[in-house]
Amino acid sequence: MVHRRRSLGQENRCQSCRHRSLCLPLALELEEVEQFDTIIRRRLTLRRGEWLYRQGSPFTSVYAVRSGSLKQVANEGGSDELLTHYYLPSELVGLDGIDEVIYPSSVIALEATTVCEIPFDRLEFLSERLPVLRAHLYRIMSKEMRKDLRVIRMLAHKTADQRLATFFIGLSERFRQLGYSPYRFRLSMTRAEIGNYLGMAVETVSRVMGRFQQQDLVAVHGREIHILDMHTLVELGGESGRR
Amino acid sequence: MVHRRRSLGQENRCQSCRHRSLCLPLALELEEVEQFDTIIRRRLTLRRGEWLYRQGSPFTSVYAVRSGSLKQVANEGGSDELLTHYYLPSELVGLDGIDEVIYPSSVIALEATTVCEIPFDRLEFLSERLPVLRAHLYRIMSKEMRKDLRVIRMLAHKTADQRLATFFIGLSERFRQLGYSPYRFRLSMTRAEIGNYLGMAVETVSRVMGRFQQQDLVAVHGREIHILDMHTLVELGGESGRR
DNA sequence: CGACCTCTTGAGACAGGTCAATGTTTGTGG
DNA sequence: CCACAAACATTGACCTGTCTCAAGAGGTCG
Repeated sequence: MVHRRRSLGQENRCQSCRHRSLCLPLALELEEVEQFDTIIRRRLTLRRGEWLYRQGSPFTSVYAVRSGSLKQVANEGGSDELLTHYYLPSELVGLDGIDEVIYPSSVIALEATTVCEIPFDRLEFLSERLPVLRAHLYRIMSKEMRKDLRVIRMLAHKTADQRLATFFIGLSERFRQLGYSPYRFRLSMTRAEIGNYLGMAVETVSRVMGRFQQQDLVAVHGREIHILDMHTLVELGGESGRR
Repeated sequence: MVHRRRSLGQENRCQSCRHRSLCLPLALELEEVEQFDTIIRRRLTLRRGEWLYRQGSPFTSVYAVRSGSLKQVANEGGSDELLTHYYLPSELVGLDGIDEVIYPSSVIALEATTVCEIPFDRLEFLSERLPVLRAHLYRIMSKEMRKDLRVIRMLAHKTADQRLATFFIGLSERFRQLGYSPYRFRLSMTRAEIGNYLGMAVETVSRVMGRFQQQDLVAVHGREIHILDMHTLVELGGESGRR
């Protein structure tokens, strides 16, 4: 459970990162990307189950996911962990800690994962001189808020089937943007984690998946997902829900 | 349904606004507040049911609520409106539109309401020169994200009773911060709107309220809420929920 | 190869949704 | 300022989607 440092070799720099066009420095000129690269403190490698940071620890940095995936969890009261987010490559982790001295939730790797640590004070400082970067930061946060609102609408108004459909479509879309197949992918999370995230019991997740298979919407083998009928799935997920 | 302009008299300026200490210019020096005041395009007065802006219209400004209250709704598919947010005085509306050219949802006044329109390009420009303002903008967005996550956890894991308790506590807390009584307040929204927001049927809202009254947690007269037992209510809202 | 997660499947219970009927506010125009 | 319509709120009876509990089948990793 210890972070391991990596030297910042050539191959690790933003300039040659495969996700550069989706990540923070997306809109920067080459020279600016180099500036941006210098403010990155280090690349971290996490193994499955390792913490990126813990709820309550001091906020210092945001993190860009380079490979792998993570989950964000909060422990409210004495209860079990409540799962609020999954992070995939190119996504920015930790933005919700800015306005307090601490991270409001924990982030844990779901598999072997690498992230780039970006100290927020340096990012802030650089953003003063690079309007494009600043604008992009605003945009990222704004987009994050919109995504949250979609989740809120989903949880407040959709049935179990619609939730799972929405979940698959969301993942599919993110994989597509990353340049992976939107039709075949591997879940890095357990059924229980999916259920936690979607507000349903593990058993329900399992049953709905079964139903989807019977209807030939998807083929599921363990954690391998193969989307067979994207159209119907999208329709299902977009339906107006209860009432 | 038409916006009405108001001249910017002395009494309308940020310097003398009662919510200044909670609003955007909170951390600014007096001189800076004056600068901030000049970028505000106008104060708008809305009547109950009037739109501040509509889903899909071009994003130009964010708005600070001065008095009254608003709801944020989205129309997904052919369905009814889905309610994702309530806004009270000093809160900032429209931040989720930054990264697209359009507002992703509509905002409608729940009662007579006044707001300050702040063109985002000017805000951005000013934030370049006032680091304190910039930092505060980041903080506001970060806080917004955290609030959304709390709502997500609530919807995914809490029972109807816990949701309503959480809702009351949230409102109460916001009124307290505004300097109003946290124990007595008036709901500007209908039961149906509450239900829409909390993901439950109107009838359930009504029944749970009835239950709360029987347990002497609150006294309800129409839209007047009187919180009698804050402690138990907080306990209820914080409980770990289902499973 | 065995212990421990993880996933699936079944049966029964229950929270909350739906439908329906009635009472209560609110707002508007005479 | 009152009267009346329309919107809003409550209450009851019933129904259904999802949770719970339980048992067993795969997987996976030391």
